[in-house]
Amino acid sequence: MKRTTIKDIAQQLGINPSTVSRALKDHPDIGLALRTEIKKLADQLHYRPNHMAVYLRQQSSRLIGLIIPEVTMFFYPSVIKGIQNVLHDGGYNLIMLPSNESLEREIENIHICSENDVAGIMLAFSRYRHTAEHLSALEEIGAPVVMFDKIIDDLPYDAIVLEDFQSAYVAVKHLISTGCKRIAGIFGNQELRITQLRLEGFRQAITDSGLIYNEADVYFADSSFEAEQSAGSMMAKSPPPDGIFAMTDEIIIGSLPSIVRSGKKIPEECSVICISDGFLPYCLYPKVTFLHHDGYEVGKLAAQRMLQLIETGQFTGENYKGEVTMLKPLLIELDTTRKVENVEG
Amino acid sequence: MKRTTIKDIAQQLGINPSTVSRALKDHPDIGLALRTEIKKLADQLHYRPNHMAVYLRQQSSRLIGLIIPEVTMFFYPSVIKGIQNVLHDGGYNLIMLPSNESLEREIENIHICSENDVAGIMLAFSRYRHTAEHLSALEEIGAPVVMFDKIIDDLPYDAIVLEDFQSAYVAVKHLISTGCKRIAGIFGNQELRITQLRLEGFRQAITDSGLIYNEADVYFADSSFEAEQSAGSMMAKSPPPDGIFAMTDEIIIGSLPSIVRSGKKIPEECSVICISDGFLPYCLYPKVTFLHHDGYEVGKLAAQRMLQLIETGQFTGENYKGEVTMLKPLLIELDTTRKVENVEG
DNA sequence: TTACCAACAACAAACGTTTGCGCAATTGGT
DNA sequence: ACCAATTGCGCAAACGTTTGTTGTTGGTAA
Repeated sequence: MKRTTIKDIAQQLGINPSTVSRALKDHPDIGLALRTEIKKLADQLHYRPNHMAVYLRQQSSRLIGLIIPEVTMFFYPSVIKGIQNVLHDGGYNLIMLPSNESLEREIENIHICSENDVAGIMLAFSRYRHTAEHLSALEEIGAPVVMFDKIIDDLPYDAIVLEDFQSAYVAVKHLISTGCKRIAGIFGNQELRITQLRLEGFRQAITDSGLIYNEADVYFADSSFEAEQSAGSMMAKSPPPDGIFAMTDEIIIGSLPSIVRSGKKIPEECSVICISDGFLPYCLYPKVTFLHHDGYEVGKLAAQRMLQLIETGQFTGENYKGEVTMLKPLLIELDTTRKVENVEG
Repeated sequence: MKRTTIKDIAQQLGINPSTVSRALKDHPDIGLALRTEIKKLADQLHYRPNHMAVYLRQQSSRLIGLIIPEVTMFFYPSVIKGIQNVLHDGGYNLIMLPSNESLEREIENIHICSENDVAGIMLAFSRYRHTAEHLSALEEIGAPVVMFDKIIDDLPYDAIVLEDFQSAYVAVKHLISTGCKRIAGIFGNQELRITQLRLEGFRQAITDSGLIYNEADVYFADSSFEAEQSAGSMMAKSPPPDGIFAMTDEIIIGSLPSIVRSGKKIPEECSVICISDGFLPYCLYPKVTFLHHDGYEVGKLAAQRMLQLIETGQFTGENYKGEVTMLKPLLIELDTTRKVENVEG
């Protein structure tokens, strides 16, 4: 059950493969009569071009490598969806390369991209320190690179990221505006740039408001389960904080149940806010106000940038430094009963 | 910045490309001295084989097409992880082809698989009725197909699925064993085979236990938000049910907040159980007992089956009918305060 | 008539690999 | 010192396309 090729069609019609190739792409050199005949036969035989052969000949594939730290249920599904929708319309296909949070695997994935001659690489880095080998491997590929979400500074590649500092800052400011006096925060892995930035925004918002920043109210959790632990010990303090900032969906889903279990009324006794992709906060109990970090949008923009780079070819050259696009978060208030109202009421 | 090829190496050494090719794969025909010299140079030039060319020559790619209805945060991330881990170890790469729940796109995805000459297709169907065109496209490819999760009966392909009927049956039986007298269920899209099977298990468990099956206590929801609505109207009834079965993670995350909001004590006044991938039930408040439907395991098994089929080539021929593997669910009890204990206590 | 130009299609090379075959040089056994 | 077997490597074809060049018609204009 061999696939039908251009050769097969040519043979059956007693003509040359090149004629078939041209006919199928409506090259004017081929007469209309023959052209339609060829197309008819191609249809009958269910001819489909062999992309491998096309790639080889044209020295350019229509495959894009997607390297992400890990396939989790948070954030990445919507990013992938955004990327996929754009790339598909551009005629490109995605090859999935999760690094399982391993540096070694990340490098391997870059090599796989190279071996498959991808037209471009979309990249979110794993949480570990990155080596020179890493980056040189990336350079050698000669394909455009677009980073997103977890990026490394000072790399000459385009990037789409969310405003981490600003999001945390706005979130905490919002908590304070609703009357919170002592705010605790639960953060992700400390090594990550996004953690550091969000922590900085958190701190800044507190000190800017004349409140006291206390390191004892800052927690780090590498998973939802750790977040649950953190929230537990947080609420066990006396007094517990009256405002809580959760850095991500992964954090909020782990910690919210703990907070609820503590018995404190939310948001009357303890306000909770998080940064989220925009789905969970609607589903959780109680509903939580959040800063919308739109993964779909990140994916969409990253993919669009990628297509642009491929088309224009403007990603190469010594002087290309890359451009970082920052997405502004949007505050979505779901807990309408705010403490300031309580105070006034 | 052209990639270095075998030709380049051959030229620099003044030898034939075939010699280089053989040397790089340790063919004994090539002398040890030359062999190591070639390898050294290949290393220096950062040679990486061009998979496209290899595929073309060998008439077999190491790409696997993954077609899923949609990239959601539920179930599929862990399935993908399972698939990916196995395939990677087997030296295969995944090309992601979400169908966005569109039949047309699903067919297109099959064609993309064909064009890219994939070594195999891993397939979860979209929710819509499937056409003959669909299936014939699949047949023509000449590559093994492994279905998972959302499958179609009577197709001559292997499949890995979860025991839908059984899971629902066991779940509901468990509710009843803890003392529930009137059990409601929230289900997904009615068109889906898994919905029908789980509904059937639900019904059967109720009637088998001598309780009354009431269609008014059965709800269908296409999303978490619809599930929230359903749970709302469910709890608004008087009396509300004292046991609730949620068909999936997507359903439970939408409905649980609604149930909690109703004010009923869980599980004392109203027990909740669901079928889940195994993550959410630990995170939600309150923790919910569930039947573990392990997406990771599904992915792993499906991928292993795929590798097997590729290796043995035993997927073709008129008489091959495919084999359906059923995964047994595991009951995980998280709400330790059970009603029967209350009754006794 | 000659020359010219479309129009159409065949030819052949090329992309980077792999691989069957062949050929020379070396080895070993008599 | 001769044949046979072995070693080590080159040659060339092939995978399915694309594409620049060449060739063959038939027709039109000079």
